[in-house]
Amino acid sequence: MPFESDEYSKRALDFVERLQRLKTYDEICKHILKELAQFGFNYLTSFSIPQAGQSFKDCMWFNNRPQDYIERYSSQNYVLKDPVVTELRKNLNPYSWSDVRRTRELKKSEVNIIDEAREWGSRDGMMLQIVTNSGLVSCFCPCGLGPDLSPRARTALEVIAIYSHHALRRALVQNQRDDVVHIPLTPREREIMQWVAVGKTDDEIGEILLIASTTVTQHVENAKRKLDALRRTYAVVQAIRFGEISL
Amino acid sequence: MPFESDEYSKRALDFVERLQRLKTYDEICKHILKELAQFGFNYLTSFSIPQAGQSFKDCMWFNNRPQDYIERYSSQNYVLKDPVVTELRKNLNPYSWSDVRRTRELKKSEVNIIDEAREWGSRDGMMLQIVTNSGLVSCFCPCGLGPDLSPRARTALEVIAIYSHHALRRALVQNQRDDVVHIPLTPREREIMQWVAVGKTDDEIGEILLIASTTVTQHVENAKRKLDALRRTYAVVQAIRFGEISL
DNA sequence: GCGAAAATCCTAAGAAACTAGGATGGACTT
DNA sequence: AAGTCCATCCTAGTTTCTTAGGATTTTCGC
Repeated sequence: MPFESDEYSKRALDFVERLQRLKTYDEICKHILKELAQFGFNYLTSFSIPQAGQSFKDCMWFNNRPQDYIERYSSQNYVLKDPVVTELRKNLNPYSWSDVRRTRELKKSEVNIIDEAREWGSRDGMMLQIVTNSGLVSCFCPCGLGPDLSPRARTALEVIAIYSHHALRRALVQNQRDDVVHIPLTPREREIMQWVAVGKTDDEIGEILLIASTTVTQHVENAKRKLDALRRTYAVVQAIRFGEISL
Repeated sequence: MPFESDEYSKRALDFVERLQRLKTYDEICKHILKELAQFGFNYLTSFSIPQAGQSFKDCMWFNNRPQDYIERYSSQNYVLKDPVVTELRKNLNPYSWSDVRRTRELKKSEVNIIDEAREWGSRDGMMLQIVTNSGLVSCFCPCGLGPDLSPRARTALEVIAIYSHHALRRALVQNQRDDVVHIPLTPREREIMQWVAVGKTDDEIGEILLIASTTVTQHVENAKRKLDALRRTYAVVQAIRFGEISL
């Protein structure tokens, strides 16, 4: 199963080059799965982390794990308890399920969730996070019975994950995102929203920029309208998402 | 100058493998510059996009462009006017300075800013955005007199940019970021902050979760304290930054 | 020079958020 | 059994935000 060292480098970039020529969602999926199979991954789940009010299923880019497993996982609300998932919040870097078992002290109920996956054909897997330009956090999770998780395989997987995610997203979201036309903010509106994002009040912003606080309010209201937001918390989130301000 | 096709793939992953063994900031910079020189890039600027109140210079990961050019750029407030920079907000993907000239209708004053760079040794360059887990948007900007900007070079550059950025960040920020201990939110606090982030009022959240609005207020206040925020706009930004909620 | 867009300033009432106090019950740990 | 953390509920006074009206000046492209 394991390749020679050089083999990994070559494979990964060959994969990327071929991937970039594919257009349709189905072609892209097939290409990704074929590549992952070479590493011993039978399954792949790729999803963006759902917002409040969104269901897990609506946020899937791709999934080929057994449907009844997903149903079970979803109905038991495992996504809030699974240590492999909660680790996402703590760990910047790619990690494997076995890394989590080794490095964290888990409750019995948590270990059970990981063990349960075996009954559906997965003993170990990788978790790779991708953060897109718009701040959307996505997770690329290949798994299988006996995947290759060597350091060199992980480096190659990281490249594969980034490009696979972009390709899936390109195929699935391109049109959808173009629909969401967003009215651009003016420079002053942007400037003021940056101060709003760090928690300044309109009075404080007025003092900082040497303008009346009513003017600040005015700019914020204009920005809210352009960002399609009723409260400034959401306006800030939207401004980040649209790239008007950054974190 | 241009390599054979296969050469790009091999170079890029060789670069990554060698980069991962380097520890110090200076070693890493030297390695990156050497690699970029192979593509015809003499200069590199790498920075995170400054928040309100932060200066451009504090957000630099690396820069070797002439100091007087940076001073001029900074004092003229070019960062708000430079079309190559404003394009960052619109364009998800890597692009070159010449792409911007070709695809956008620019004012004379905007073209001047790009042209001015020639006097300091850069005729063209690439802009590559990297968004980290914590939502920080960074920009990796190599430039030079006659860089190789062929499609295959761009693919390789994307890999180089991602890993270079991570390496620089690892070397510069590791300790700094560990200082910023953040008190984790409870599941309920997280859940409520997600609703705050989409602009719901406490009354509305109370109705959704079937609890009293005063309880919602209480949870938000606890979350604000843990996130070190005085207003909920900033609390939302912090929660995103710490990975407690996602966009 | 004209028109459009941007930036500036204002009032006033009602809604929402912030602050500073509380209190109770349940789950889990030691 | 005691202690800790979490989730739930409450009041009341203060500040900030939201909304719905205005108006004037500046800037920039044509």
